[in-house]
Amino acid sequence: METFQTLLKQNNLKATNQRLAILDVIEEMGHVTIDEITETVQKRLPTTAIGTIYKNIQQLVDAAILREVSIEGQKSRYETSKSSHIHFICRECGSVTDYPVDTKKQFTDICTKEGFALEAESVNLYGVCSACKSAQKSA
Amino acid sequence: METFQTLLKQNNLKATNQRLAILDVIEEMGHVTIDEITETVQKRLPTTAIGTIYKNIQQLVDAAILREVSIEGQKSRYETSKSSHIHFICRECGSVTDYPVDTKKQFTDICTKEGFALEAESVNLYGVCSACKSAQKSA
DNA sequence: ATATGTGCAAAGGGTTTGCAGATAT
DNA sequence: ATATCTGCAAACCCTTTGCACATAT
Repeated sequence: METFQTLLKQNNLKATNQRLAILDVIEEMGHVTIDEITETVQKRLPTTAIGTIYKNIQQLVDAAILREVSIEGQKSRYETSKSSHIHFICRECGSVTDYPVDTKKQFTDICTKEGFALEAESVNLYGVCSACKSAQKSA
Repeated sequence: METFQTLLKQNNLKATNQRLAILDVIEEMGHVTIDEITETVQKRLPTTAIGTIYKNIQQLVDAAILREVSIEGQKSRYETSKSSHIHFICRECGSVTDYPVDTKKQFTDICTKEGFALEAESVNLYGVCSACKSAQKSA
């Protein structure tokens, strides 16, 4: 298993407390916005500057240690890069949930046919999650 | 076929010149950013205010006449709602290309199993388009 | 030792808002 | 006739930037 320390070293990024805190927070909390990252990191390292958070998120995405999750009508969220999965996005509660599916297989043929060199996929399913559906029924 | 006039009426939105120009531009140009919409609409209706563009985009998305295309590392683009398709997004030239695939079938089972009420899907494939691949080889 | 990263504060840009006048129905 | 929409300009974010000091290697 790759530790964050190792991943950072491989990308010529120093393992600073701020960077490790950012990565820990994202790992722990799942799909988080910049605001949520800032709030939680600053609880642990109160002097952390917002500019530092932005700079790091950018570098970590460039290094493919983080992945941006672009969501319609919401701010982007960030997740640590992990095995292939899709997202359920609830338009009621805003929750983003992973579901493991290897989408690569399904799209490889199309890409080959179109001459498109596939590097990454993003599958987002929008709707209402089971918890919110239950809440609606009982309302 | 639904005209924009009809679509707007169905959603209690008046068919103003500005709104129709916005819809025409998006229909003609494909996947456009707010900046591109503004620039092109203002060529046709020079007094159009940026605030008006933002307000309308929001209303048209809410009415599901437009669909937001959220893209990693780029500004959102907008497209008219049309039949099911996926997007090829080139990280070299930034182009966004449609490819008709009915993704609904593939994900319905998973959603049923998870108790998720599916309303819309978004499939974005990131990589290098055939044109940019050719350009790279010859470089 | 030194390249890299951080904190701070200012600047920058995109988006939203409120309101008076204009327009579609 | 009147509810809705537009244009304008100000306000309001969020994000980026530059620089002196601090830190990881």
